[in-house]
Amino acid sequence: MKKIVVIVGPTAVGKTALSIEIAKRFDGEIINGDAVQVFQGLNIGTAKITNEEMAGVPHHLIDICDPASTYNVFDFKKDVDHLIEKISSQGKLPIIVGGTGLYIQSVLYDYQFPEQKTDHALREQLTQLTPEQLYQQLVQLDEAAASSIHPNNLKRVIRALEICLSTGRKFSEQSTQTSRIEKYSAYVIGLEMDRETLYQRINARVLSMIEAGLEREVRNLCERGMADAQSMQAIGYKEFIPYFHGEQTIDEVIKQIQQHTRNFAKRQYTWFKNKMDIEWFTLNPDQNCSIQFQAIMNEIALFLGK
RNA sequence: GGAAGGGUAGCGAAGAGGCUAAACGCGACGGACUGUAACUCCGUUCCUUCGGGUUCGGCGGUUCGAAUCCGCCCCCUUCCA
Repeated sequence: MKKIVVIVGPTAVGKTALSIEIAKRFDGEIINGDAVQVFQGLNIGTAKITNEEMAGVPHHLIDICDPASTYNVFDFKKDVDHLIEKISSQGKLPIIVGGTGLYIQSVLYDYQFPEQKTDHALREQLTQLTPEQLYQQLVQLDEAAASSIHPNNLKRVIRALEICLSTGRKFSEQSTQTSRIEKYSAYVIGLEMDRETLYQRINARVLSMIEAGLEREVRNLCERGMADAQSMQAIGYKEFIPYFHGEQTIDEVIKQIQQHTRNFAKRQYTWFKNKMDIEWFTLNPDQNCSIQFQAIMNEIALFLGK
């Protein structure tokens, strides 16, 4: 089994800094594991790594999509599998770094996706129905899926129906097909931090994003007609829309971005703590980062047998 | 000094004699997650040894029964001096 290193954790804990140190020390290449950083032009708001910060370490899956286009787990899983193959074959260490639970999970546990793409015509039909009707239909077609999806979770109900209707197979079969066995020999590092401290860091980071010109970045994308694009639903972007329409003040926008980021960090913890097998390391921002990283480095060395 | 309005759970805010440990919103916490996932959705949220206990600025009073009615006091906001 190919060995890979994975770094996960909530937004703003400091994954990027660690990833660079690991890549340099173990001759690795970094694969972005973050759903929004794949888009070009979304830089400040996604806290995307800069060229200088990369320090010569090769980075993949960053800026690979036009902000008007779409990207999803299916694409990610396929791309990462190829990249791991490629990087490993060059004798280098693949390092996945990011905070998108589903994406990383799909790679580690080798999710099997049907080739079926989003069927817009079918979705159009489905949205004509009431949520109750949709759920009832799902109960008829796939009881197992219906029982695991809450009736109020319209998005999931529709997707499950879409799969059932267009493939003729049950949506719930998808998960039973998944091997549940890890595809790679992965050392998964989870970075965590005292909740209160993390929230303060998030608040401060949003403020510095504003200072760095986040508003200009978002306005630019909007002027290019991206307002309704998938990329613009990211935290730090969508919040500007009402402000641009004159319905909110910039202070309200900032507060919202901070709030949404904090809520997001908590959801990330929920995923990582409950769905993945992770080696957790607690970071103390008051202490020297390199020293704290040292313990992690030692573990990786053991894992790699170096 | 005078007049009016107001003080309800972490915050905002309903409730105007019993159906109220107190709607709703926010926050916080916990959880779910297989093609928009930085999405979407769910649960808990006065204390409790789960029997119960203590609440609606404070202290008294009316009543079978008070967050709701009465009196006094404290604090806040606006207006007049």
